[in-house]
Amino acid sequence: MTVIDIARAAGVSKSTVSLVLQSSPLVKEETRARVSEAIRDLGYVYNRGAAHLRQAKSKIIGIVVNDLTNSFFAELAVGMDMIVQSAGYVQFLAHAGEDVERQRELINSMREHGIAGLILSPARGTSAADLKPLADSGLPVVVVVRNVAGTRVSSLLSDNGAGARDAVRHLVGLGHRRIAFAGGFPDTQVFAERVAGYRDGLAEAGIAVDEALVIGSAPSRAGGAAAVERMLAGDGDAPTAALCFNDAVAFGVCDGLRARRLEPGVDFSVVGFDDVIEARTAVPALTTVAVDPQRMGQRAAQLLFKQINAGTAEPETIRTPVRLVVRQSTAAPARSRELS
Amino acid sequence: MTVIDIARAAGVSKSTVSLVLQSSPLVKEETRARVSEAIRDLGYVYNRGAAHLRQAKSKIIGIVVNDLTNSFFAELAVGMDMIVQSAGYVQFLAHAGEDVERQRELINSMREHGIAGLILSPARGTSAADLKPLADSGLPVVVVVRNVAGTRVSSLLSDNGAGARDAVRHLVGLGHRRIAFAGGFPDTQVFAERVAGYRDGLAEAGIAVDEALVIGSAPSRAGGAAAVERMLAGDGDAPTAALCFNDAVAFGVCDGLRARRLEPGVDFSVVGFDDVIEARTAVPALTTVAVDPQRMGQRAAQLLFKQINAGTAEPETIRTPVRLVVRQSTAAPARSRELS
DNA sequence: TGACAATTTTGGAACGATCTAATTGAGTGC
DNA sequence: GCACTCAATTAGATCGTTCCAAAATTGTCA
Repeated sequence: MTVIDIARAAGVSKSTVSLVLQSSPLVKEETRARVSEAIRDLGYVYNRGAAHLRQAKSKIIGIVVNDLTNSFFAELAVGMDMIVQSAGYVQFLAHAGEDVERQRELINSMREHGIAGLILSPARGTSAADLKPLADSGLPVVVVVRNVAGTRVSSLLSDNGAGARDAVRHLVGLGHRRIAFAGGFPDTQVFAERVAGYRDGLAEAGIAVDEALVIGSAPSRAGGAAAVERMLAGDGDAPTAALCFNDAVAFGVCDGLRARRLEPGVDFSVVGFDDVIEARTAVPALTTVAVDPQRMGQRAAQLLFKQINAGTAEPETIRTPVRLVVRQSTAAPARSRELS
Repeated sequence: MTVIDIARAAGVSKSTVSLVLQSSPLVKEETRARVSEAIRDLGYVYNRGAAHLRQAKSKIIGIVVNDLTNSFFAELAVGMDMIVQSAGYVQFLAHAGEDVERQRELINSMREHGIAGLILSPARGTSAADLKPLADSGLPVVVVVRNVAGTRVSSLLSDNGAGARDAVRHLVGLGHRRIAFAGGFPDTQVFAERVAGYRDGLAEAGIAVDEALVIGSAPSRAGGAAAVERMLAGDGDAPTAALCFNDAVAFGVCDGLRARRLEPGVDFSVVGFDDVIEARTAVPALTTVAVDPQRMGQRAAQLLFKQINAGTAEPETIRTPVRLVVRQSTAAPARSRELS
């Protein structure tokens, strides 16, 4: 079932059918109707591969995401999808499972399929060397969420430092002086940025950083629960609040607090990061730094299309602003309330 | 940069290069080495589209998922991905956003790209008519999670009825008599199946179903919280336990109970459905019916490959078993504990 | 009516791979 | 030395589309 069959059925040449398929204004209305009918009747399926072979420009955008089971990244992908769709492209979405080797294979496979551009949310441990061949190939590429230092591709990152700093300011403003940073893998760029913002916030308030209060863990609910143990196990001056690496950790911290008969938002303040959907409906509703992954995905896709349309553009790096959302999980420290 | 360039560089014909590319045993070791080197040196990228044009069989599996931001479906997709990858295929994963029209476009687009098979987790409201052209085209198709009645394609569904019945048995075994069913959209197949299992379970125990205790809502955390209000608002005999449509609803029910100063797992028993990752680490850990979406995704992909390899197979429907996981959110009703 | 322009249509050469059948060259047995 | 087999290589057709240049058709006007 090809254009030739359609042509035969409609009594025209294959060239005319092709023109109808790309809705060219050259073809007479009556002819178009006849051809369209034949296409419908015969149940013809357009062969995009063949078209692409001749045209050399495809309508496929490759998207490689480190972990789709993490709802932050799933929302990111959905945001991209919106823009990709509305631009008349389709996407090749793949899950790298935080595996650099797997990610490399996926990117290769996508290039073999002739994608028009690629958005990459890199797996942990991705180095500039991994992206070198990509950058050299001239394929438009946008890296999101996690920065890959030393590579000449565009990137779209959230302003983690400012977000963490704002969160600390909020806690300090409530009267907290002993503030922990909980969760996240210390060897990641995002962790480094958020902790840097945390340090800035404390420095601003003239509070010395206690390294014992910076507690790494898996960036998950279980990791957060584990971090609480380490945080409160110390014999010394326990913290009264924690800025968490992300919302999952924050929920874990709440779980851990409850297990110790401490009520989050009353006995201990908790701030998350990301503002995932559950943050609003959880009890207590989570104070968190809203990153809006869906919005970020949209902007990343827009940046990619800008590059695709501009031909060969200079790589640019964008920091998207974040916003502190204050809800019920933060309050003045218990002691100061007793005093007042 | 094509096979011809490689051929020229290596001093062979394009046919030989092609043979090397498909690692044919026909080509001499020395020649293969020379060609492989040229491929590496020139940074050649294989054009899978062109190959597919000639070969007529692609290595792409299309996967259309109703909602990727729902972690149940994200995990399902990741499970499929594992099998697809290890079979040497790549996947075209798309998010339909619960929009039937959008889903239709996605499926068409995938067919135009020449997929070898399709796995569909249908958007709400998908009818047999939507799938008719697909089924007729002879493309191997597997429908997962949500059944589409009256269509001749293979499907893989979880045994919702048995799961709900087991959950009710468990609650009855603990001594509960007033058991609610909370959450979910009543117009969906999955809701119908789970409620049917719930009714069976009650019937088995000789308990009459009180229709006022079957409470629909959005299948989300917020929906669960809302359902609690309706459940406990009645003047009459309040329930002592609830079987929830899914885990998100169950978490919402826990939130709603706390807001009323009732402790889930102590004052009121809650059973979820799906066993999402957070169910294990939440406080209290959730008793739930484990569906194991990742496993289900794997089985769906296996079923699809079975069809692809068998050529034209008879459509088959598989119900995957589910398993009740008892954790801390269920206990004997408060009253019976007082008596003992 | 015929020349010319404008509108539609069309044949055939691409695109980059694979496949088939044919060719080359070396080795073997008589 | 010849016919034969076997291994390795290759030319050329082919897949389904788009593009180009040219051809066919239609309309306009002196």
